[in-house]
Amino acid sequence: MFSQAEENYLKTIYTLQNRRKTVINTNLIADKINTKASSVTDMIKKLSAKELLTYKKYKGVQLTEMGEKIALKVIRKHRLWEHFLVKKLNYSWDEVHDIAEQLEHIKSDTLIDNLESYLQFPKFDPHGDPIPDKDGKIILTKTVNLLNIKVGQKGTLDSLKDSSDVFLKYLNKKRLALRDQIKVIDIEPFDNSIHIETKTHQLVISKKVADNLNIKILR
Amino acid sequence: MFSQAEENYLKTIYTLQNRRKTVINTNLIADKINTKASSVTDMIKKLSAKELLTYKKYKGVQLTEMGEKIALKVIRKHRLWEHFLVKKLNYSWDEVHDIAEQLEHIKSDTLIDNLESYLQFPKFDPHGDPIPDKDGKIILTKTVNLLNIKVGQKGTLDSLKDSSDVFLKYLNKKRLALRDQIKVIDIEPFDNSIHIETKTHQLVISKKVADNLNIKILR
DNA sequence: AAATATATTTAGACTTATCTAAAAGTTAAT
DNA sequence: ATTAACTTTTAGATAAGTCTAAATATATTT
Repeated sequence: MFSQAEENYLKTIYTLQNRRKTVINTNLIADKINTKASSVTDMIKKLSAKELLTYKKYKGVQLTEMGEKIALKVIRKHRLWEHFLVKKLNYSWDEVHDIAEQLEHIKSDTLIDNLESYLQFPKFDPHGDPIPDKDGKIILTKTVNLLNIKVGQKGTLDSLKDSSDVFLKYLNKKRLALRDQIKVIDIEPFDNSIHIETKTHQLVISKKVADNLNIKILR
Repeated sequence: MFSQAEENYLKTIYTLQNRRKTVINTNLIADKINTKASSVTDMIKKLSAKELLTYKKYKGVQLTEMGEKIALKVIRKHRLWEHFLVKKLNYSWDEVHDIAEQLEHIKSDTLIDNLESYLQFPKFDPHGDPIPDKDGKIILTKTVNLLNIKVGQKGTLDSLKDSSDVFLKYLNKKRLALRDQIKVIDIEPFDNSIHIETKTHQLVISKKVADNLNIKILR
């Protein structure tokens, strides 16, 4: 059994490893987990001793197979609980994160599988992220960052890089939702802002926003 | 906000206060919470400093109004989650306690009320215990301990004093369930064992078992 | 009422997870 | 190739919650 803190580190490192494809260093983790670099070093040593990750002083970390397995279990729980909160308790997608952060640490050999079955085996969470199955298998949809899409190309909004509630509320306000069709109308070279069109309206989004949107290309 | 440990102490003290009507002393709490008397003393001091209970050295404790309010909130959460586990995830009544022990500590201003509404405002948990409402109000059914029922009297099984899984499994085995009609056929003076009859069968139960059964008298 | 048994509290230690401040290492820039 | 800037680690402290062992109260016998 692992502590909540340990589970949070593993989950965070896993996500960083897969979102940014760089080396995962101390400050990156400290930022994400909202703690100090010194605390990260301590925990990294502990997880390394447990062989959940490999660690070379000053050189960053990498999850072992075991560490990745545990991370995926926590992520599975998080995403299934998020689905539950949205589909059964009528929460909106920008309200569920903090509650799921707690629920993901409930310990039971059967609970999450029973919940999954009750929810009829959903494949994606409310933010479009794939839910790992019982064995840790996870569907990887091929998506492209909106920043890399050329003028005239079309796609659907598949998932988000950053699912913070501030960003989700922004999408609500701009009437952008998962699965929406998006077409790039124009790219402004001066500030890299992007003029896009959905089925219902047009709008201009900043480079920062575009970087958070993963698009499944339509051809 | 209170820690899990604090919430557990308050909940335990509340239940002890209402089940046994005696003074709540250190060892009683230590037993229930599976810890040492010295740890209980430490925590009691802390809760007393926070004015959640009154405490006179060597003389036991009593919850304040505030302490009771918090205890009832935790109990409310515990019982609603138990109901969820049994009714939605198909757990049986002897499997839900440990999971509910964890779920009861999830922090959110809205979660438990939304869950309650989703469950359509159940009034009792799977063990027959009443679920406090949003304001901490709790239905107190008038019941009598089976030990105090005379030969020939009839009643229905309302709730249990001890809902440990060992005891629940015993009831399963003996085919006794909540709401079952029970009639006392004979009381054996030698060991106080009780011969009872349900709608479907007869059996003999020990004094210890009888003490755990709360009966609603029928007349 | 003294002696014994039992219950409770205190003192001091330990673990987990965190922090600040200082030291050490790495990277980038001149 | 030094210096400066930044990152990471170490050292030492702190807080919560627990424990053991010893000390102190209270309760029960005789």
